[in-house]
Amino acid sequence: MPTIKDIARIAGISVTTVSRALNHYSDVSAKTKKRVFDIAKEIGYVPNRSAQNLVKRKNNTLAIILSGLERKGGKDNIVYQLLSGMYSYAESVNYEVVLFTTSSAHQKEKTYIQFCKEHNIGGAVLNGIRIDDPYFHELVNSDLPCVLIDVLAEGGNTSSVTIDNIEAAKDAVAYLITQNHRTIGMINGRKEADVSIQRYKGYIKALKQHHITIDEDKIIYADFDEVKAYEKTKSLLRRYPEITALFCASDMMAIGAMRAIKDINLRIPQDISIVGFDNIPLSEYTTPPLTTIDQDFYKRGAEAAKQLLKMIQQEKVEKNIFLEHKLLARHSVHML
Amino acid sequence: MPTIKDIARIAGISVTTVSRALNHYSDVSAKTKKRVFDIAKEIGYVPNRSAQNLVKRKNNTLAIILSGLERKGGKDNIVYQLLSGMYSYAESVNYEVVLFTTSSAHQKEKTYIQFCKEHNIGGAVLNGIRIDDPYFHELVNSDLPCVLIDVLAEGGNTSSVTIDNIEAAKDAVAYLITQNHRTIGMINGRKEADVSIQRYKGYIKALKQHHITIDEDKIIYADFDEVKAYEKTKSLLRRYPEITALFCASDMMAIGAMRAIKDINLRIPQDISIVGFDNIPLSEYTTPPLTTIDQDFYKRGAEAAKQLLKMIQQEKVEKNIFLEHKLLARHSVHML
DNA sequence: TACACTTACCGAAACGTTTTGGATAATGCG
DNA sequence: CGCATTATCCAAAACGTTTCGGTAAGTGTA
Repeated sequence: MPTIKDIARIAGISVTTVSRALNHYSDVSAKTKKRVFDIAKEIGYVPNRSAQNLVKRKNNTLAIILSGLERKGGKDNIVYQLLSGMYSYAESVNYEVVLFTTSSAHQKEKTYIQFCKEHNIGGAVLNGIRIDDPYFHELVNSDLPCVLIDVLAEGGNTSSVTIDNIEAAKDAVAYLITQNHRTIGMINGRKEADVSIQRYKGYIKALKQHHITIDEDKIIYADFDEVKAYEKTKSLLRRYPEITALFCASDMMAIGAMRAIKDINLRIPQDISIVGFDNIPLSEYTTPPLTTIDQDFYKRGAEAAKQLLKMIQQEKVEKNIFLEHKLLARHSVHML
Repeated sequence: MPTIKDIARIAGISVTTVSRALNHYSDVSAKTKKRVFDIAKEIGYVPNRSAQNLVKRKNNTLAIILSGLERKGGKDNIVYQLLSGMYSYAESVNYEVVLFTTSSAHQKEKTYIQFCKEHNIGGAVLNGIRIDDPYFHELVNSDLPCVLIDVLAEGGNTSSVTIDNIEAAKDAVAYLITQNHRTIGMINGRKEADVSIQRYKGYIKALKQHHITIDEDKIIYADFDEVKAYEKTKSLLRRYPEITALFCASDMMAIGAMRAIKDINLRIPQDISIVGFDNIPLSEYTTPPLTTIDQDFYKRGAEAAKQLLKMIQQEKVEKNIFLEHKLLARHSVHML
């Protein structure tokens, strides 16, 4: 592999000058500069990133730390879109993205910080990390810039990009109420998850605003899991046949719920109306197409990368960025 | 950031010994070794990957070069699954994965080889690369180990992991024939794509085996695109109302076709039977659920990584690995 | 006791860059 | 002409690690 030394030797100049030529410094004549580039091209010179990073003590690399890159995890496409958005922004500013998963971290007993420092990484975007993960706190409390997806930023050098989950959930439930539903169950995610808490609040808020009594028993937690949602919905609907509508904290759970509804011989939306959350690609193809809360994960990823870059460059940033959401009325809700 | 020098200083030993202790060499006493690790932990030492890579002249990194990581590209989940499988294998053998996209390559005028060499990458997995991409040939003809997804390997230091696309397509079409279909259209992908060619061959083969006359006009090319498939299917079915079944070279196109069928007021499967290809998550949720050819992209990714690693370690490998496929009969095919 | 081994350690070079702090020669200006 | 300025270039140090080729002390053996 040719190096700048080779170029220097061939051109009969110093490595300093070669380096400066390659980096477009102004103190090298146009002639030598051209010479250097010609030789570089001819001998197939490619800069060695490791050497560059070593001396520059930085990397132009962003990390994305994901809770799951698992076999069956990608059905909702969220991680993909996040990644895609993040990647596209990073690329536009000449940064690279490297992945790290929580599972591999714990398996190798390597904390997120260790990973980032080892790779000289400028900052990290975190998605789907459990707030009871000790590595998570270590990272967030460090000085490394972090941007969190979907959980509000607290201390440290962190910020977040989310949507207003309370408002979004409220919109969803309010919509059901305008369609004259009064007995609305909720399929929530994990009790500990930030988004679950927010969406719960939104659900409550909507009911309160319309003076509907709240029944905590009609709220179930299905771990954002399709199969669990299927099972728990079945028993929920059996227990409370008066329920006419369901608000689900994720589309995947909504899909599980839809199957449950059909399996106990109820019709969607005539017997049970249902609204999801996320607007994943799948939601458009269910029968009937799912009414849901649209949020743009691609944009979220891009925005997170943008935010992270600002933080790395020590610019002032808002602590929490809220992106838009909107209710997407398809055909899974029926007016009573 | 603490370095091994700091450890050496604190422990009162040489950096050589620290390095050798950290790397579990046998010529350092148990006592000093423990000392080194204790100090490392205490001062929060993290090895600098750039420095390591520089001196070791390698990286423990695999590249995956993708044609698309685009906003709307991920609907079929294939890239995600590939990535996920590849990542999981790489992780298990302590390798890392870095992404590179063809679009960013061309935009930055940086060839795939350049990218790989710059990053000291051991080898690359390529997915969805067009065979008329000049960078592709440059890479494949280089000495860098490459494994291709879905296109047979030719010269150079390359191998491939695919399924037997001819056989798979034949299975799909033969299945339609056993259900007494005799006028079967085909929605194929891109004319130039290797898989399209193979699947075309399989389609022909099945028809010939059952002595059905072939009508090239009933084969259309929709670029693996849902919308194009929608439009082209519409006109195909209008032109040839005698068609009773469609074989699609991808599920995404099948989904577009299904919408077209419904939009011209035909029923699936009673009027038109349809079989797809890929078994993407979506295919399970369409109405009716899509009969398709199942292939395991997660496994494909893992297998590709495995293969690549062998090549990097100079082990002998088979040129082309064929993974299993199977016909998944759901409900989009009707017996005549 | 003399010798060969083994064990535990170390100095210095190397990896390929960038950067610092000049040096040298040419040019402009009064 | 002398001085300051500018345009080019360069030597050497630095980044953090691994590795090569040792050395010195301790151990076992004849």
